[in-house]
Amino acid sequence: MRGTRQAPGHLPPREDATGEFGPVPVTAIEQETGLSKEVVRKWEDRFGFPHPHRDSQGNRLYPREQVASLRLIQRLLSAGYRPRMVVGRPLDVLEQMVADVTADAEAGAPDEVKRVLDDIRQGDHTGIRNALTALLRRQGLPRFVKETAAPLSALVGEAWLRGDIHVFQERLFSEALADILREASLSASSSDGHPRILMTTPPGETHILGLRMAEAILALDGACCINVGPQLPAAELVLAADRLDIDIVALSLSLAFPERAAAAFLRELRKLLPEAVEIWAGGMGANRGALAVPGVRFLPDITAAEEALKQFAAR
Amino acid sequence: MRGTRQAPGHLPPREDATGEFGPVPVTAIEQETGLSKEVVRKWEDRFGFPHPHRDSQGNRLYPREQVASLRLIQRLLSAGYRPRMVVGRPLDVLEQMVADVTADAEAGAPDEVKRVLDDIRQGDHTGIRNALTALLRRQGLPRFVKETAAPLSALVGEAWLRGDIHVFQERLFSEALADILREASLSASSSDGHPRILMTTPPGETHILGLRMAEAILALDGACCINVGPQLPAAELVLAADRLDIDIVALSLSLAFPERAAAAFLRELRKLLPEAVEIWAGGMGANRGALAVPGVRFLPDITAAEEALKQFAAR
DNA sequence: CGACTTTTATGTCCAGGACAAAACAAGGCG
DNA sequence: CGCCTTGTTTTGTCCTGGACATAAAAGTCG
Repeated sequence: MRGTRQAPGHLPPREDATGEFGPVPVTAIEQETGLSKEVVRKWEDRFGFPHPHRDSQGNRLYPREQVASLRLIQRLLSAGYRPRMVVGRPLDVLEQMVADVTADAEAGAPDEVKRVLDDIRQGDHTGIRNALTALLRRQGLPRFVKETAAPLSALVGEAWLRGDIHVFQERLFSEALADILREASLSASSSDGHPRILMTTPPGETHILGLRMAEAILALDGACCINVGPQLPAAELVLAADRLDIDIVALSLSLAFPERAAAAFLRELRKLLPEAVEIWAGGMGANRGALAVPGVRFLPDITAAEEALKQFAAR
Repeated sequence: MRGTRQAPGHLPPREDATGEFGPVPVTAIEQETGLSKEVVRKWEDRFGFPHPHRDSQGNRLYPREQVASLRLIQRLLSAGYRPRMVVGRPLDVLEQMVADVTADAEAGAPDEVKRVLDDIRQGDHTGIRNALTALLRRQGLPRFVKETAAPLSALVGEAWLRGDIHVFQERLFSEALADILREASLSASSSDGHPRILMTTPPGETHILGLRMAEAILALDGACCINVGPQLPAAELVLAADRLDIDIVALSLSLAFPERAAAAFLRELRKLLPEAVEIWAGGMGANRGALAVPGVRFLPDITAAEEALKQFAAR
């Protein structure tokens, strides 16, 4: 996306005594929470929260703590809560609610997954990569994706939300997994495979791990996956589908991606694409309730994607 | 950034006789041109352009033609023009200006590079990958990066600017090159290499090809490159440098990244990082005039990066 | 011609209001 | 009691018109 909003002119984060960083301007809120500044301002009107300080110029400066609350609120919203129920609640209450929502999925995770999580917590760059590579070899690609990569991503995402791990630690993991999946896809892919699947995310959706997992699996099953990177505008997508002779457009939606925008995008896409081209939507954000768009196939998990591919091949 | 607000049936894209689409709401402008709605509205005040219709509710609806103009304007701005000079000019004039700006640097390019450009124009997914892979094998990594990857990226960027190739075509190329560089980095990298280099971009900077090129080269020369993905906030970067025992932080800045934000980010980083940790800044955006930040080493091109690494190793 | 100062251009933020679509609640009828 | 229809509240997005800091350009002086 060419025109993503740039960092503001003056320095947002400022050191304070504790080594933490001071209040952040509204622009940073958008980046850090995914909530638009308009909505945050409206909440201020309606609920009295957040309650930012002001700089000398009258611009809002949000204390770190309120940003943390907003992040939790965003998470709860995407879990189905309405703003009225969560905006303005104290931080600890929100934390408890998030903890309830994301029950202890970690407890039930397999040992191998837990061990990788430890590596991530330690920030052990090579440890993460080695562990993942070893698991891939041991389990084989399909099991690796289903039993390791997918649950691990979910757990890491939750841990990040809970403030349990740092951004850079999540990045170390994401990059490592992306590398490994990419390599697996490359070695599995056949350029003349069938069907031809175009893989991308809607504009605004930056999470691509799910897409890479799907790519690896589908390529293994003989499809020709063409990845055009995240955030391809609808018009470009239609053009690409035509020029590249695409059978299926596969999209990945994360939970962070607003349902509204997702539905609108899918509906528009369905209208613009030829009927012969199928649309598959997967990812955590795709199995939310109201996302029923006619002519779009929803794939709640990797297994569903494999199934869909089998059915397609049968025709 | 957040939801496209769209009524189920009637709002944005409406087919008309030509197969084109009808007026689009302001939200679509942001996605399609990368210009924020606030800026577009201000231009309407100040220059009388764009001049959208209104729907029954008073909301703006931009005719397709004006959207096209805005897209060209955006390109001209990123090429250095000021809004006053371009906003409101007729469509054909803008087209001419864009053509003039991106004169044919392509003419002087080597034949191999031209051939890849043709593949990109054709949208030949596998052709691009095969051509790049073959060139890498023939030239070896250092020459491939310096003589093929770098100039090719520049040419593709210009062609995109000119409207000569589509976004999805640029993406095909970027993904292919990223894959190839990634693989090269992986096979070259040693986890216990020295120095330990943390690679990322400032928040707001999404271009990473330059970083990947540098990574491949530096890894080949024995460094341990740790890539944490683009747009790592300064605070996280400092944390990561500490936990990962980093010697050098390498940043990539594109021309699109505003100089002021870049300088601010670098200054802040220099303040927050321990003195022992070096900061290297590379990419097209790094050799602009006023970017002299004390304690930051600027690397105008890949060769300079190699040189810097040699000097570091000598100490 | 170069460093400094003034002016203009430009992007971002603000306040407070309006409105439609979505979510929710309530009532009516099989 | 369940399901559909209808009224009410909630919520997100857009609007107008204005203020202001900073980047860029123009002007000034040594």
